Amino acid sequence: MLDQLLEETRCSKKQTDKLAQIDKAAIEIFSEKGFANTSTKEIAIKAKVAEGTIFKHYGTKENLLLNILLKFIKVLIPAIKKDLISKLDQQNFITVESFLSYFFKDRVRFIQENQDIFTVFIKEIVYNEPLRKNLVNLHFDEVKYKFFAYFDLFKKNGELANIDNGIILKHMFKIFLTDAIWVFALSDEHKTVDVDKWTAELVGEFLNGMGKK
Amino acid sequence: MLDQLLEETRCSKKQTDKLAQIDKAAIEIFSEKGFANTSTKEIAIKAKVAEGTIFKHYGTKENLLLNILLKFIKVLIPAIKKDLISKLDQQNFITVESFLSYFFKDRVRFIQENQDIFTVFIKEIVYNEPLRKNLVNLHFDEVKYKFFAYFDLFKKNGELANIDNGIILKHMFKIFLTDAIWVFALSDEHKTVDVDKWTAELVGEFLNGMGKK
Amino acid sequence: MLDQLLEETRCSKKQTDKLAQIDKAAIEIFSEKGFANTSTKEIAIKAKVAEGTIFKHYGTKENLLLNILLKFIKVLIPAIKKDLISKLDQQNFITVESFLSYFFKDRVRFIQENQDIFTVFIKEIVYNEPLRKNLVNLHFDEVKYKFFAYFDLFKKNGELANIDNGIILKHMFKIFLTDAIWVFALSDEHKTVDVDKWTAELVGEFLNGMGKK
Amino acid sequence: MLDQLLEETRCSKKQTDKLAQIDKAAIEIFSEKGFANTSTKEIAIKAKVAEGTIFKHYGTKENLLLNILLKFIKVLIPAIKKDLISKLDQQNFITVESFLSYFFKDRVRFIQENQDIFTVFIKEIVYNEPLRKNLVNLHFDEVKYKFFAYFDLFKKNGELANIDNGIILKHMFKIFLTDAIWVFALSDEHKTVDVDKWTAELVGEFLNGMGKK
DNA sequence: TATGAATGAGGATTCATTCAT
DNA sequence: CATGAATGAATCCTCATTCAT
Repeated sequence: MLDQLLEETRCSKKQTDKLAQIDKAAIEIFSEKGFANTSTKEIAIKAKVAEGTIFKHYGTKENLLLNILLKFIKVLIPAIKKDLISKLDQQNFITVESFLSYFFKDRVRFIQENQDIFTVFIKEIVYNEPLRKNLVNLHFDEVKYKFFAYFDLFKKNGELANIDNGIILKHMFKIFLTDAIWVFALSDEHKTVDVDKWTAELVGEFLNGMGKK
Repeated sequence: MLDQLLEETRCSKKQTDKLAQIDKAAIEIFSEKGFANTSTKEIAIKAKVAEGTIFKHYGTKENLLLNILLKFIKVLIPAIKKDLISKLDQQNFITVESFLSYFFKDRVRFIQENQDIFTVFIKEIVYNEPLRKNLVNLHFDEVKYKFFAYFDLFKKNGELANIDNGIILKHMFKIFLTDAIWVFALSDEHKTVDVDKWTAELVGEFLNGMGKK
Repeated sequence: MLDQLLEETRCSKKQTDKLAQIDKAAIEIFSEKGFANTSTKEIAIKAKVAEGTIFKHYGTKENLLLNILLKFIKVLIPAIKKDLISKLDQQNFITVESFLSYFFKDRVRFIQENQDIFTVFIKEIVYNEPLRKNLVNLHFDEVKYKFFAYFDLFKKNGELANIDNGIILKHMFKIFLTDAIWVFALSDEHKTVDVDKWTAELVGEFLNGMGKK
Repeated sequence: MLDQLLEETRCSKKQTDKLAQIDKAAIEIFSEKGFANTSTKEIAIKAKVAEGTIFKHYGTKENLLLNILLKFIKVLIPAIKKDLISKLDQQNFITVESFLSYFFKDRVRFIQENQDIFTVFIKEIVYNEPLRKNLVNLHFDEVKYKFFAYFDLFKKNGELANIDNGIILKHMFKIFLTDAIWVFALSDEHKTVDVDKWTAELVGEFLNGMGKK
């Protein structure tokens, strides 16, 4: 399904050098100034490519953005899925802490490696309603149930309270994504982040909240 | 300080009908399509005003946005401050629950009443780095210490764990603002919100997290 | 005839303070930036007057310019005429040198006293063809014949060659006005001008040219 | 130096048809109505070109003017220089009359061939101070000393009086340029000009002035 | 008479997109 | 495939002018 969308948003098939240059340049400028404030000329110059080349490949500026974000999602989602499944099968995560630590560190690494595109993703998802509806609502359901399986496991083990899985997942995202967005997309704190310490704090927040036991 | 900024962003003194019409129209369109995708002509038509009138009053489109957001902050921040101070003096909040319930419901009401402008605020703060630096970082410090006083009180009462006040505040914002942003600025759920139930959930999340006691 | 034009270009009769302020401000800004690059708002601000006041009095911006230039001409031309007549009657000028010296110094003084308006006059006459046709061609003929009378006198006295009076007048203007325009309207040399020395040079140029006698 | 300036004022490299059309249209309209009273849309229509094309090539309207004037100067100055040098070497000008006649007729021909651009040049140089400072003061020095060499020659031959070369040059320009400006840029007399008669008059004026020998 | 808020046509400039080479 | 000149609609903004107070 995602592949299909990806193909539709591209007009040519080959992933040439030029395409990669365009993507790279677009991501960098979009992340810095936002899609709406970036001209295709700017992208063409930074990509060392003629303006026409961008349109040969993507047809419209909008499509270039969509394609970039789809590529991101197309990598992100399967990666999460694969992780969850393989680890689940190996029964590697028997405590919430081991699960969250692994998952969180892994995602942070992923975001760090794709920081610019992550920034573009966040900013445009917030800014652009059609994008929000088409991308997020559409594609994240697939992963949801992998998480739910873990939550059920942790409930059985007595680590998680008997709360609706949807709420738990949402809470997990609040705790984690809010920070990640702030650190990697909105502030400059990403330069001075101690992932281990951060992870420990988040696990505590997630499990115990702010109240005194 | 805010008053001064507000005056600088406006060119004319009088708060006429036209000004109100422009503000209203701009907020509605900005919240729907974003600042960058809105033309001043559109605003003028919706406000039933000549395009020139917008520029007579605000000088630039950017300034119109700034003025709208400043007005929002100028109402929001003092309202929070006043609330916190008066209630604190009267020792009305002796439990975290009463504090959070009141504060949360009150803010939700405020956001509901200013939903469009709240949406503009969120979207543009995320999209526009200079705005983020100038508005948020600049003006939210004033309120911070009012919260800290409460947190200290609740720690003394044995309700809050001995955690750094900054982290507690951040957690509180994560738990609350994330939801509020989603509900009021990004999704359509605001139409079917049960504030009481929601509040109760958030207080639970805040105090206990997801772990089993 | 000039009076009539002047009245037509003004809508109100009284020469109030406001009118004088507007004229003064307009002349100053026009001379600096040119008519086309000056906004009525600028003039209003410098004149400490509402923008509407300008239009109450002059109707259009064009009319303001015309009125200013007409006032200038209305003073300039009769002054020249009067001078020429009175001196001629008294037979005060019996040599070309005395004639030119007096006339030249007198005009320089006049231009110095009205430097800004002179600058406006020159720049707009060059820039604006209708103005050129209406103002200059129309109003300078009156003075011409006064000069011719002098030239005839000097020819009789054996000082001037037997050249067509029109050419002599044109030559006189070339020699004198070119310098005056350069010095007072286009360069900054007006600050360091030695009128006596200058006059002597010009008289020499006028009478003898550059050739060796 | 001029080449460099010329390149800076143009954005594209190729001298295409479109560029020539734009230049031609701009010169015609500028000369008629002045730079400030001409809209880029007008130019585009007359040049049968899209408005955007003008900005693709020149970036700003100001730059279009500058480029036109620079091209003019770039042709004018070297042409004068070359003439003066080659004729000087051949010792062709042994009398002031032959020198002035040749030079004057030659320049008149040049101005006649470039009458519109000459008009633009004169009008904008008078109207626009920055232009005056950057263009004229900058580029005419180069030619000055070629003239001085001739003046020295004519002094030795006993034709010119022992007057400062700067004054002689200024006088020459007064006598000639004033007329040329009037005839070709400001009036309609250029249609009925007898160059030979005119030249003879000017040589006489230059050498002898108006006085009786 | 004087004001200044309001107007809206017009201006320079930008930009996504097309297309001939 | 790649180019970049050309396009022209759309944009933000300016400004002379009007008019109710």
